[in-house]
Amino acid sequence: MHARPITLSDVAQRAGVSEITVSRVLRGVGPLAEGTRLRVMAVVEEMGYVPNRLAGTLASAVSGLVGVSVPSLSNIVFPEVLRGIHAGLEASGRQAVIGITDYDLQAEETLIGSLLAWKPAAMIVVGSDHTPVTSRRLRQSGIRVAELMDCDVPPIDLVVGMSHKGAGQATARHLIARGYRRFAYVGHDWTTDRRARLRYEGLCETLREGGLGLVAEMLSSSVSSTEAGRATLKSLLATRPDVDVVVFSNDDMAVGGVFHCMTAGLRPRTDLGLFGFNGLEIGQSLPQPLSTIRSNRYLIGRLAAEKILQRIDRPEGGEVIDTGFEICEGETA
Amino acid sequence: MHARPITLSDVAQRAGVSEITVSRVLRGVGPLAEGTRLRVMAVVEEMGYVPNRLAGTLASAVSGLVGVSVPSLSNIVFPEVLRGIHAGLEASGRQAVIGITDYDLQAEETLIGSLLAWKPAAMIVVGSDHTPVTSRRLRQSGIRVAELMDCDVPPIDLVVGMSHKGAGQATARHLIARGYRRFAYVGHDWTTDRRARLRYEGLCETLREGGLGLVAEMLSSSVSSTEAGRATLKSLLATRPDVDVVVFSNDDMAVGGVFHCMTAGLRPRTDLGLFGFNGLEIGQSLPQPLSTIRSNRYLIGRLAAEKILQRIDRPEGGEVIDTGFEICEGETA
DNA sequence: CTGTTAGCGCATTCAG
DNA sequence: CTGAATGCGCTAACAG
Repeated sequence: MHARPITLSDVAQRAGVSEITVSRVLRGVGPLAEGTRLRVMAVVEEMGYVPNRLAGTLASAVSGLVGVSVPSLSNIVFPEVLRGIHAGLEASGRQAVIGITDYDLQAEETLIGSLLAWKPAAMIVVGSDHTPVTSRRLRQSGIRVAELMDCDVPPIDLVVGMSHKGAGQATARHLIARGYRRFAYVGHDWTTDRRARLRYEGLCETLREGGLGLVAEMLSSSVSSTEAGRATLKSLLATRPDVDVVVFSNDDMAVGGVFHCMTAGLRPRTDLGLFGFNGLEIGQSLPQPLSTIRSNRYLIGRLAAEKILQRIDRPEGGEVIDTGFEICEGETA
Repeated sequence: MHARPITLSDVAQRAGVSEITVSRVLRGVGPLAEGTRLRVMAVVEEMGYVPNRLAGTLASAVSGLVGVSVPSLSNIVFPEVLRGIHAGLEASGRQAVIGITDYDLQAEETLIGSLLAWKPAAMIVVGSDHTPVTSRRLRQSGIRVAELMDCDVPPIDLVVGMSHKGAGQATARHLIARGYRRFAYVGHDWTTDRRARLRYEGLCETLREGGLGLVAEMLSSSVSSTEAGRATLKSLLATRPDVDVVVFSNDDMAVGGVFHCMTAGLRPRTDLGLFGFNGLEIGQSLPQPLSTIRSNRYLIGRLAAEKILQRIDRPEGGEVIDTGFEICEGETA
């Protein structure tokens, strides 16, 4: 059945040329007689030869792999970033080797060690919080490193993201301008989501500057989910029914909040304002589209991949790309 | 800055031992004096040595990579499968190299060619529809191959999934038992989603056997989404307001249908039955949980990875694992 | 336009 | 318990 796999040398022999000639044909480099090219291609087809990229990479020190580290795949935001990365990588023919950290910096350290062992051409890591060991390894690797999502951090090499603190501030300004005064906050477990916390801080800061503050806040002990948003809003309103707008840590939580309102007979915006973060499809297709902030997740992934491939040797000094965000008016706040 | 990367030989020299000894220490094989082990480990730490897995794989012909091909990351179902795969791979220390086909069999052919070039220990492909070339390559590779999602297909090696036709049949039986008689179907673009079509066929078959049939059906021309479900149900009801239950191609579409009902003032179940497929979190956290069928997507991924690692050489004849499905009663049908 | 020589970094023999 | 020789499959550098 599975005989010894076919190698360059097998093809070369059969085609009556040297190995390097086959190699050149396959890579389309160097001057080549059209005749030999065709002959070699025919043999390649015929034998069903599959090149061994491991050997190629080892010999040329030019890798076709890109290491990617993401915190999770449960939150739809990260698959969207991955989609962007894939789109950005596509033209170059490079493949992503992915790992998941489960929001654990120690796991990230191990993961990034493993990924670096494949000698990737570049690393794309989601998040900017690392253990000292991870940071050192990434820096010392000498390859290009993109850190994604948050642009308020010092880059190892390239940072692509938005200002989460700025988003929190914009949320406060927007809602104050719309006339809301009695603010509440409903969040999920922050211990691993530094960006949610930054948005919270931005929100509070701007509220304070406007002489306001949160009249109530509640954090779910679970990760963000529609269910958590629904349950947490319910609890919060049970103790503090007098708030007029609730800012949620993200859209998943906010959609849950909208569902609670439907159940409880509260009209969004009219009886209670609800505001999210991310601009997910689900929020925008609610009977009343969710008021929220759109983060450009796909763009973040694509830009990072493109930028990195554009210059494959790491430049001096870092670069930060701010992909910005937009307020989606919606109909819930 | 980035000097020549440190190799085994550098470590060996510094530790005053041979390369192979360092190699053994790192892999934890063979008899080793505790003293040398500690000394080598110290040098490894000190130099920040990162093993080159490419070279290791080339030398040993034992790969630490697993190729994974998925149709898309936009549909939350596939990230969940990926999560399962990662979980199943975790213990073995293998890394997934991922590619996306965008539901295009030709793209899959190219992708699988590229993935095989990394000499993976195994391939996990989502979907069982392949071009002849792809099938031949997977078969000839000699490595283990898992095809995921659908269990009604002849396996190349291992198939892990559920019966989509069976799910369609179960849907019909369940809804007939609940007293529904005037059935409608709302779907998305099937041309690339053979499994949705299989469910549809199972549904129609069992309806026919019960002397019933679809009184109306409508397919959106776009891919599945909440928005498409909402718009398509709206159109369908405009022409056929007399249906008493609508079966959707999946939960995304069905949740959109529920949103339409909210807007139109139709009470789910009471005025119109709605039934989905997948059992996504979003459907279950609606004010009235969606009636649907739970597919075990995470399990499919995890089982596939585990099964494949359990026996890394491809056995004779194929195997099919049916992960089943369950009806979620819900409150919408 | 094509071939020869050498080596990428590691692991598998087989000796000691 | 440790080491020396050899080769994995490919490509860079230099001939011719």
